[in-house]
Amino acid sequence: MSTNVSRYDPSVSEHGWQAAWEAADCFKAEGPDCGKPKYYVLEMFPYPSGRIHMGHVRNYAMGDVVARFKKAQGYNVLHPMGWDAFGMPAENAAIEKGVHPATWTYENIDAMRAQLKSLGLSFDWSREFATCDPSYYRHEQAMFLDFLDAGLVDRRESIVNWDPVDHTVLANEQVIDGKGWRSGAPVEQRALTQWFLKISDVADDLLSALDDLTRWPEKVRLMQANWIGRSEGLACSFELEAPAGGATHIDIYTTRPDTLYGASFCALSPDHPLTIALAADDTKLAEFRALCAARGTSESEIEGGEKLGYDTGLRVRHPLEPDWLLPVYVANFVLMGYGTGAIFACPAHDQRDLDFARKYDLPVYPVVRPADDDATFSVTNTAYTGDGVMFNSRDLDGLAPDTARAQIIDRFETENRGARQVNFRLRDWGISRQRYWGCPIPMVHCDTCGAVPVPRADLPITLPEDVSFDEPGNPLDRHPTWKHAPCPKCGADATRETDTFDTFVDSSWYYARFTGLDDARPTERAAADYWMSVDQYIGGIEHAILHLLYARFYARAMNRTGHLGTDEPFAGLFTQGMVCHETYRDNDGNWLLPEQVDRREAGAFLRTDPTHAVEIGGVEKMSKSKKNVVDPDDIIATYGADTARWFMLSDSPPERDVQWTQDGVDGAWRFVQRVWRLIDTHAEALRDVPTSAGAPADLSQEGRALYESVHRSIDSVTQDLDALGFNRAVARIYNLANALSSFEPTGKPSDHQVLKAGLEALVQLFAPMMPHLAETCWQALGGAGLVAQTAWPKADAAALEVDTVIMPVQINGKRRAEITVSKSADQATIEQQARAEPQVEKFLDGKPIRKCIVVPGRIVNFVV
RNA sequence: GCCCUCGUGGCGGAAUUGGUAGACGCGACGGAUUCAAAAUCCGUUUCUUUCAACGGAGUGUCGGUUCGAGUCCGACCGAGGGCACCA
Repeated sequence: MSTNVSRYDPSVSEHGWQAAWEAADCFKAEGPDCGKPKYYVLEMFPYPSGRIHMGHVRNYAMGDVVARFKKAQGYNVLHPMGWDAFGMPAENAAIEKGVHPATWTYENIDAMRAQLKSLGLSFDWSREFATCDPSYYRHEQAMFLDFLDAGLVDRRESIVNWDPVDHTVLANEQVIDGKGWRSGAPVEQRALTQWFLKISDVADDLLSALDDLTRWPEKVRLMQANWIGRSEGLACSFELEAPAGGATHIDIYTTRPDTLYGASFCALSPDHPLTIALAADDTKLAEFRALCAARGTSESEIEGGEKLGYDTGLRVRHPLEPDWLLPVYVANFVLMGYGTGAIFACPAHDQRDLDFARKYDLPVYPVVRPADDDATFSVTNTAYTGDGVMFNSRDLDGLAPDTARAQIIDRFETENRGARQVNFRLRDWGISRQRYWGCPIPMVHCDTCGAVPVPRADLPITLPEDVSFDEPGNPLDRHPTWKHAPCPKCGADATRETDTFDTFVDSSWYYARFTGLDDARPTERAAADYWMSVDQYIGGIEHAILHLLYARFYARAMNRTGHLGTDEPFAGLFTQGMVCHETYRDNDGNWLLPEQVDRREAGAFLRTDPTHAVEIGGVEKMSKSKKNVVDPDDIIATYGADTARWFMLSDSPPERDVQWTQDGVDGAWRFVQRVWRLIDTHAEALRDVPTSAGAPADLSQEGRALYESVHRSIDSVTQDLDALGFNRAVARIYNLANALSSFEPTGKPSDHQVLKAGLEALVQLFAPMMPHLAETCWQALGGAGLVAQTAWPKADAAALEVDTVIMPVQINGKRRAEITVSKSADQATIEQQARAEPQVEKFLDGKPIRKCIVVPGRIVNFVV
């Protein structure tokens, strides 16, 4: 080995290669007529918070590997990047620092773009946009009008989740444990008039189409299916004994019509119209309603949800037994937003009803008993929800519950007193937000004409720039002039809608916009038809429901309004795990940054004070609040982008969490240097060695072995990358590097040829992961052009076919020996050879062989 | 409470359709090089029997299917995630 090996310095080479790729326009997507198959790879675009974090590095490193790999395989690759740029943090910055949200946002974008570029990611930057660009959101406004025309938009008053800290409305999906997903504040219930997108109209399709998303993680499909929550049941009425509150009957929905004979009471939601009507003349009921509203979705849920009720004194007739009267309660556990907001209760077979019945001393009649139980079956404090046999149910006795269910529904339908109904948990998507930094909703409110769409010619409705954030609430609402506009219909003085879109609207169609940046339209249909759907979408599991469900709805809405030709935005989805790090605290319980800690065998100490012990906490997701963060800029400055990328792809399977460790980075860094030494050691001697397709003639035994090893590596890395098995690909590449390092050329020309070809293959195989190092190595080996523009190596099928194979020999399932046999040997030959093996003979010990299993190429097993 | 996923060395993790468990990396230990260190290179590293073996055990626990189980089936234990009054 040369005594004068150089070190690879990424700080010198990386910028140069980034410039070279840009100069060669390497990553610009080609047009539909380029003759190549298309491949659209997309990573979830970031919110421009100001700095990228390690989670971004992992996410974009994975996407970049896919993009570069597919490009090398001959695909026309679209790999764009943009910014999810509207949202609350910009307003918070305005409040805290007095900087305008737009200024703050665009400065952050500039900073983060520079960071992403320093990672050497193969983005087609010519398609970059931010969702806060008027050139983007004008089309969002136009599409909203299209959706309005297509009947996909609704405006109605509803009880909404109000976030008292952010002063805005939240969708159900955005309320987590009764708290706002961003602010963490307990959510209140308020009545507000809101714009809705009618996502529930396509609930059935969103559910059934999940079956075809075979390249989505099963977990995400399941989560969406649960969220959509389809159920089938009976809608019917219970007649009031006497009309009350303007009603003659109560409409209910039930999935358990089979348990009708076990009915005990009916219950109304506190927000049910009849409840509200009754409360007008009943102060106690009004007080009860206020109590329920105050408890809202917040505290009561966290504390376990105690059942509360109020007896209205009303009675309803049982629909199957007109003489049977049931009491009507108002109950806090009945939701107005689902079904009809009223239920009949069968406490024996529903835990909530049972809890309620026990509390208010209402009867419990079991009507389903386990098949192996008898008619004395009773229920105490646990409702029986299992399958079994109907009893105490007149004509239904003896039937299975699902038969009874069908029979009852049929009966109601024939008698015209009810109907089979499908309900969904999924509600319409409320998109109004009382914020400034969002896309204005292009509507005008006129006293005479109502809500009137802004004429398309007047779009975009842009945000005013002179706004203040010195008081809570929406600056658009209190702006002196912005909201005043004539009614587009009658010309009278009117006011603009001051709400802006939920930012999830912005991210619901950006993938489509990337396919073609038409000035006049949201999409270029031809380009969109060519590129869509996204072949591989990569992002965090935290978007399994919110973003991914909205985007699926939006694609359908865009399809219906002619902007897209497909319903599904993402044909393939991959959800990567989080980046975690150890946590550290000092004696006073303060969190410490990793660089403040000196980590030693015996324990950890404060770097600045070796006597100050540090407690090492759990490994958790990197977060600013726990200070267990590592800044990508620091890592890139010290080790280069390739080391950071390589480490992010090594070891842990991509769908799982990965732990960032200094040892791991050091390991990646060592490999970078090792590869460079390997190339540098041989580069000069090999520069003029010709490489040929196929195996060089006259190979030595070692040369032959290396050749086979190289081609096995090509084959398996290709398979691993196809399956997004980055950690497996990394392991294969280590193997290949080891094989190349230990190869000693004898001086035979064929040895040099096979070594050079092997080194070139190595460089090409790791190029998608460490693209800068790959270019430097490629150049040193005298390779033509850029690796980034080189075709993916092909495995020589002949080299993968080995002629002899080592087979283990088992006796009674225990491995006792191995034999080397010809690949083509038949079973009898293999058995004979195995039998002749001394070890085997020893263990067989003359015992009679009961059976001999021979799986050619795999195993021999003697049963004695 | 309901639903889902996962349990493999000191650690991260490999292991086509059931077919040599522990690839690859990290860490650790021993050695080489060095005045010394860093860097690098070589070797060992699942546990275990006094050393060694082509000895025994071994993929959370217990059982089953099979010539053969990390992989399939059942029960249990543990960890993680999702949903949570959806009638």
